Amino acid sequence: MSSTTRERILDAALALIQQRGFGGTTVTDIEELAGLSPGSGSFYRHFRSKEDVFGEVFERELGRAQQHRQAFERGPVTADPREALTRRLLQQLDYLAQIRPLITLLAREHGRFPELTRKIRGALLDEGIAEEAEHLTRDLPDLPGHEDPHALLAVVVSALTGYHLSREFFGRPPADIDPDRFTAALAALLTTPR
Amino acid sequence: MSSTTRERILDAALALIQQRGFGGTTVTDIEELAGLSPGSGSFYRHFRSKEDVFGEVFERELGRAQQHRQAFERGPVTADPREALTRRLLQQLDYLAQIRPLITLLAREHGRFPELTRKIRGALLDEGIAEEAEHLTRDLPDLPGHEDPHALLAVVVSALTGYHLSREFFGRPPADIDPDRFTAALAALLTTPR
DNA sequence: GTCTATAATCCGATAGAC
DNA sequence: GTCTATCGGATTATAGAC
Repeated sequence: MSSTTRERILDAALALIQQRGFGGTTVTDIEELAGLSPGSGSFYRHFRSKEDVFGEVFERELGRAQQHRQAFERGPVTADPREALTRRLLQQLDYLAQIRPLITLLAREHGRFPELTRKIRGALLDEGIAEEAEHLTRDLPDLPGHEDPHALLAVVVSALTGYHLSREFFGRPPADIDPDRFTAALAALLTTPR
Repeated sequence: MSSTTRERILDAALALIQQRGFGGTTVTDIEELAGLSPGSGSFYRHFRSKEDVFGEVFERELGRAQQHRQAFERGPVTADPREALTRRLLQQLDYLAQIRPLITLLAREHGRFPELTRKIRGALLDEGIAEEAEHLTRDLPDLPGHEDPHALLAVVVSALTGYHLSREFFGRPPADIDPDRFTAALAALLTTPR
């Protein structure tokens, strides 16, 4: 193990909270998974309390999510707008997969830690959607005449997150459609001339 | 209180598990919220264990969800297919709101109770989607020539669930689009002739 | 920084009076 | 069927040796 004990504790806490929730995870469990003697209290040389480590786990995942977001790169420009859009949608699904821990924390603990909800909402819903609107209008400069482009964006975002969460919660996507088929169908819906 | 103690315990357990998770809920908390003396153990005159009451809470919500599903009624037939579809999509969002407790239980505890995942998946994803496919093809008999109707169905289902879960987790929908605008945009996307 | 040991509290569950 | 009382074990957190 080249990682520090502190990092191993954070890793262990994340894994256990994702699986059992904050209330179902004990400090002893965390110590054991981090390679410390269970029940020894060595945990407390690194964190003040169980709530403290949850806060730091959450901040670390939020930081990672923002790094992933910045790592977004635009693919090579393609003549076919539908192909460009499909690629962009697949990238979005990849991004959701990358920030899976953060989404899981939100799904599990948003009732208990309201500030968590607020921060993730700011990072994902607000910034994320604004940025995505920019990308989509760039990928679809001649976006077919929809009366309500903002609502259309909400549809796209909802479809992607719903698809991701179905896989997350159920272990498989709706109607067992794989990501390629899913994004192709969504892109076709958005780009078919009318 | 006209309800039985058993029912009040089930109500209390549901509320607390939704908020704090199974691991974060104590029998004493349940007793207190159910109007029993906290820590008295009166809980155990009605349920054998904490896990037992979770199982019964879950079964009750599953039964309620199936009742809600059966209560689905088709609106009056309308000449305008887009209007019929919009109404249908709004009904779907209502349905998701009605089964909110079940979805919350799934989001919180699917890692800890795998059988829960299996049962909800059967009831919602499998039966629900098959039934929904039927409705959609009825509402859209001349569904514009999509190469992949199954994938299109997945897009619609994902959009609805994603919209619902965004409201559930964040407290508001993506881009602050209200249900009427959302369903109108989705219906327009699906019915615009091309 | 990790360990053993332990204090103080909390929790799931039971016994028995009423 | 609810209460008081409590058992045994788990849990959070600390003290102190190494």
